[in-house]
Amino acid sequence: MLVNWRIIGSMTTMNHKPDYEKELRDAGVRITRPRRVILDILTATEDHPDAMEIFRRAVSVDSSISLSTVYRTMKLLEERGTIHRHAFNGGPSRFEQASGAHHDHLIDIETGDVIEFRSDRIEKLQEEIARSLGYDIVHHRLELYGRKRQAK
Amino acid sequence: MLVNWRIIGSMTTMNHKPDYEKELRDAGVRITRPRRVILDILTATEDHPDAMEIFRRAVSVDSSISLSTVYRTMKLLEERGTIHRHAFNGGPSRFEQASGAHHDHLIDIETGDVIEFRSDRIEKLQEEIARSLGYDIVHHRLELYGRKRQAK
DNA sequence: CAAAATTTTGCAAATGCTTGTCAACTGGCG
DNA sequence: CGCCAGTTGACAAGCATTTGCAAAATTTTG
Ligand SMILES: [Mn+2]
Ligand SMILES: [Mn+2]
Ligand SMILES: [Zn+2]
Ligand SMILES: [Zn+2]
Repeated sequence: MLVNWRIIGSMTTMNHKPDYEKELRDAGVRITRPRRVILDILTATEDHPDAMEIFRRAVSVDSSISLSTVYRTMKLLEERGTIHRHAFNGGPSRFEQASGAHHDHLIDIETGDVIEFRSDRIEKLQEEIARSLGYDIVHHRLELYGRKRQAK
Repeated sequence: MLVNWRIIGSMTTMNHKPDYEKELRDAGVRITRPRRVILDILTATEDHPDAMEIFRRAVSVDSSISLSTVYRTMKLLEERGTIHRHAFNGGPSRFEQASGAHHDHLIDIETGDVIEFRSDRIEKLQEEIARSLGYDIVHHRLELYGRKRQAK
C-alpha cells in the first residue's frame, strides 16, 4: 500500500523543466553568464545547497563567478518566486527551485539528509487553524527533525 | 463554540512556575546575579524576545549585565532544555520558556504578532508521516505566516 | 570565615553569513 | 558594431552571535 505522502525522487525535478531564461528575460531581467550558470545549477540540483555550495559548483563551470553574485542572484530569484529559501536548524540559507509541487521537509539530525514529503491533510488543517484564528496563510514552514528508527 | 486549538493567554506562563534556580544548582550550574536576572525575565515574559530585547530588559534591572552573558545564558538554557529557540522568518533567535505545553506559532506578517496554537491532529499526523518514512521525530517546527482576514 | 579552587563575567576582538559600494564590464536594442 | 543602464567582481561593511582573556564572583575547603 502506497502512503499518500511518500515521495519518490525529488519533487522539484520531477516536473517539467521551466524555461527560467525566458521567464526572466520577459520580466526585463538580463541573462548574464553568471546567472545562466547559477540557473543551470539550480535546475540540475536534487538537493538543497547553500550559497557557498552553489558558489563552488558555479566556479567549477566558470571560475570568474563571485560569491557576491551568487548571493545577489539568490535574492533576485527568491523575490521573483523562482526559488525557495530554507533555514534548517538555523544554519545558513539553503535553496531549491520553486517550480515543483509544495512540500515540507524531514531532516535527519544524524546525517543531515533532507527528505521531502507532502501531507494534504496537514496542509488542510493548517488552513483551518489559521482561519479559525482569523488569518489567511501566506506561507508556512513545517520541518520535522528526527533520526532513523532502529530496527530492534 | 470553542475551537480545540485556540489558546487563551500564553501557554508558557499558564503553567506552574518552575524553580529554575534549584534545577540549575542541582545540575552543578552556578546561580549568579546575571543568571538570576535573566531567568526572572524569562519566567515573567509573555512574548518571544530576542537576545537584544532580553539584554535591554536585563539592563533595566542590573545595568552591569553584558550582552555576551545574555547570549551565553541563552545557549546554556537551550542546551539544558529550559528554553526553546525560534528563528521566525530567518531573523535573530527568539526565546521562550520550555516549561509550558508544546505549541506552534502563527506569525502575522503585517504586524509581527506571534499567536500560539496547538493542534493535536497535526501533531499526530507528523508522527505518522515520520514513522512511514522510517523516522522518529526528535523535534519539529511548524510556523504559519499569514495576514488578518479582511471582513468584507 | 578566609583562602583555594573553580566557574562566570565584561570587554574587545573574531566569526560566519550576508549586503553595500563602486569602478569596470556587458547584454540586448538599435 | 555602438551605446548605456543593468550587472559584475573585489572588497569593505553590517549584523547576529561567539570566543579569548584577565578580572570578578561563587562555591568548596580547611
Ligand atoms: Mn525541498
Ligand atoms: Mn511560543
Ligand atoms: Zn506544507
Ligand atoms: Zn507542533
